[in-house]
Amino acid sequence: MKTVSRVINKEPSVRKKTYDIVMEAVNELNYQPNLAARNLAGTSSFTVGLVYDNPNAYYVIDMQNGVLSRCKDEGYELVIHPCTYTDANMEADFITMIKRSRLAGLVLTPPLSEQSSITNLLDELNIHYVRVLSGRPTDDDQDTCIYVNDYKAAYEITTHLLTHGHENIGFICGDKEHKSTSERLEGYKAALADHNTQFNNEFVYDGKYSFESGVEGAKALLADNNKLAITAILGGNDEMAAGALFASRLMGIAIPEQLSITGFEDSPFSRQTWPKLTTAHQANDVISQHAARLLFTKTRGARNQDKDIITSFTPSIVIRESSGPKQ
Amino acid sequence: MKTVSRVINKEPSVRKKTYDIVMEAVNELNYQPNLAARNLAGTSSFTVGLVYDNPNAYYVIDMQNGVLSRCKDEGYELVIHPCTYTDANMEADFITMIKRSRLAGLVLTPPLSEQSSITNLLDELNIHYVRVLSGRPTDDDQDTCIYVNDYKAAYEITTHLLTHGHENIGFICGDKEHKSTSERLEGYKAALADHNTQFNNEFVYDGKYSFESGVEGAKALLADNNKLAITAILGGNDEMAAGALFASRLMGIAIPEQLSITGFEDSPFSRQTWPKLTTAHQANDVISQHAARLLFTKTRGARNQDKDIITSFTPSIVIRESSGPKQ
DNA sequence: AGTTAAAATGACAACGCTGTCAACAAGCTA
DNA sequence: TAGCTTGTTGACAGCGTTGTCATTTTAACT
Repeated sequence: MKTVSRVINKEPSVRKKTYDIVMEAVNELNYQPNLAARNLAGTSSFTVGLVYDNPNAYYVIDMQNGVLSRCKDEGYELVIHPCTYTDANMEADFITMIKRSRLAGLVLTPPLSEQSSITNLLDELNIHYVRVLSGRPTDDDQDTCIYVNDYKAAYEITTHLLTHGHENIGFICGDKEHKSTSERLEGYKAALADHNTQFNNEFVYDGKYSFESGVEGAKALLADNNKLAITAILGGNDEMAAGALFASRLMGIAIPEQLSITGFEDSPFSRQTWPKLTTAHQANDVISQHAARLLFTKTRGARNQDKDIITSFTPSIVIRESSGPKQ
Repeated sequence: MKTVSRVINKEPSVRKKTYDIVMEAVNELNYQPNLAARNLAGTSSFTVGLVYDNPNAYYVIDMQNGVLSRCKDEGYELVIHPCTYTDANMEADFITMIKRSRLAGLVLTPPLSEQSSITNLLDELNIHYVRVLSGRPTDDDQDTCIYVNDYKAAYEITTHLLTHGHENIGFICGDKEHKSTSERLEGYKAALADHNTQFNNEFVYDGKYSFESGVEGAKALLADNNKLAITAILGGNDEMAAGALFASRLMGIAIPEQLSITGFEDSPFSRQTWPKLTTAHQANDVISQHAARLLFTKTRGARNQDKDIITSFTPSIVIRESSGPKQ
C-alpha cells in the first residue's frame, strides 16, 4: 500500500520492476487517488486557489482554464475565489477558505495581486502564493511572480504606429490605480522618446478600462481635432478601443483611413469590432499555466522541479484592420 | 466532539443549551470544519461540480458565481469542469473527476445539459445532477431540472415589437442544435400567430450565436429590403444583435428610427453597444443559485429541506434604446 | 419515590491516504 | 563468507471528521 503511494507520488527508491507492476495495476483499474484523503493525510496539500477581482469575464475564464489544465495534469484540485479587494470581509473570507481546505497555495491575479495588504496577510498566515503582475521582472521576485511586460508591448504597439507615419497618437488610459495603466503609459512614452516624437499630455485621456470610457475618450481626444490633429489612438485595452472605434464611427471618421485605433489584450472584443482591432495578444491561459507550475514547484520543495517555467511574458502585437499608414 | 459535529450539521437531539455553548466556542475560535475530513468520513460529500461547455465567458462566470455563493453559505466546495461534449475524452474526464473527489452532485449547464448521452452516463455512475435547461417545465422533471423559459421571453419580446407597430420582424437564430434556438423561435412564431401576423420563413436567418453571424444575418435580411420591408430584427442573443446593429450602421440605417433591434440574455454586450440593446434579462446568477440549492436538497435527503426553490425562470424584457415604434 | 421510555451525549472505529520507522533484500568490501 | 552499507519494502499510526452503538441524563409516567 505504501509502495503504491510511493509510485503515485513519484518518490525515489522504488525499483523499476515494482514501479511497472504498480503502474500496470493503476492503469488497469483506472485508479485515481482520493484527493480528500491525500489532503487530510499528507503534509502538503493538493488544492490550490485562484483569487481574482478582475471584472473582465474573458480574462478570468482564461486564467481559470490555464491553471485548471495544469491542475488536471498534476492531480491538483482548484478552488476559485472571486472577490473584491475593497470588501471589508475579504480577510475573513480568505481565512474561511484556508481553514476549510488546506491549500498548497494561491495564484493571485491583477489588479488584486498588486495590493500589498493582501500579500502581507498571506505572509502572516504563512500561505504560499504566486502573483501575476503587470510589469518588468526584477531580480528578487523571480520565484513568486509572473510578469506581463505591458511596458514593452505598449512600446511595440506605439512603435508600430510611429513607423506607419503617425506622430500625434492619442492614448486612452485605464484605471490609474492599476499597475498595467502606468506600465502601458510608460511604454508609450518611451517609444515616442526613442522616435524623437514629443510627448504631449493633451493626447492622454484618463479612462476606466470600460467600453463607455473608451467612447468618451475618443470623443474628448477627437473633439475639435484641428487642434490636436490626432491620426491614431492607442486604447489601454480592447474594450476602450472598441468604444473609441464606435465613437469614431458615430463621428463619421473612417477607420483605418482617417484614424488608426489599437487595443490591448486581444480579448474576443478585438475580433467583434469592425474593422477588427490591431492589438497586443496576451496569452492569459499560458501565463496562468506557468503561474500554476511555479506554485507547484514551490510547494513540492526540491522534488519534481520544473525548470522550464517562464516568469516573464511580453504580449505580442497582432496587426489587424483597425490600423494602417497615416494618410 | 461528536456533539460539535451534531451542532455543525444541525442535527436534531441537541439540547438548546448545549447548542449555544458549542456555537459560542465556534464563533470565538472561528472554527471551520475541514472539508477534506468531512468528505472522507461522511456518507455524503460536501463537494459539487459545475459542468459547462458554453463558450460565452459572461454566461459561465455568472453561473459560477451563482453556484459559488450558495456553496459558500452552505459550506460546500465547488469544482469547476469546463469541457466540450464532443470531446472523445469527456467520459474519461468525468470519471477521473468523480474518483478524485467524491461529489455530492453536478450542476449541468446548457447546451451540454441537453445531451442525453451525458445524463445516461451519470445515471449509470449513480451521480446526482441538476440540469439547467432551456424550455418549459414538465411535470416529471421538477426535482432535477431548472428551466429557463426562453419560449415565453421570446414571445414577450416579439409582442413588444408587434405592439409598437412592427409587422415584418426578422429573426436571427442561434445554433440549430441548441434547445434555446428552437424555444426562442417557437415563442416568436406564437407571438406572431396571436397577433394575426403571418409567419414568413424568409424573415428567419440561421446564425450561430456569434457576433459575425449577427452581422451576416442582418446583411442577408436587410439586403434588397424593398422586398421584405423589415422594420425590426430580433437577435437570438446579444452578440448577434450587436452584430446586426453594427451591420445596420454600416449600411447607414438609423437605430431605432429606421430599424428596431433586440437581443437576448442581457449580457454586458447589450450595454456595450450604442444604442444599448433592448433585450430579455436572464438572471443567470440567480438561476444557478437555485440549481445549487436544488442539488443540495437532493443530496441531503429529507433533512434541511429547502422549499423556496424556483425551478422555472422567465427572462424579463429590458427595454432600452435599440427598439422603438415603427415609423 | 420508583419505574420506564425517550432524549442527549460520548466512546470508538473508520474513511483513504501519507509519514515514520522498522524490517528486509541486495550489493559491496575485506 | 561474514559484515557492512545502501536500497527497497512493509507495518502502523494518524490526519479531522462522521456513523454506529453504548451510556448517561432527562422527562414522563405510575
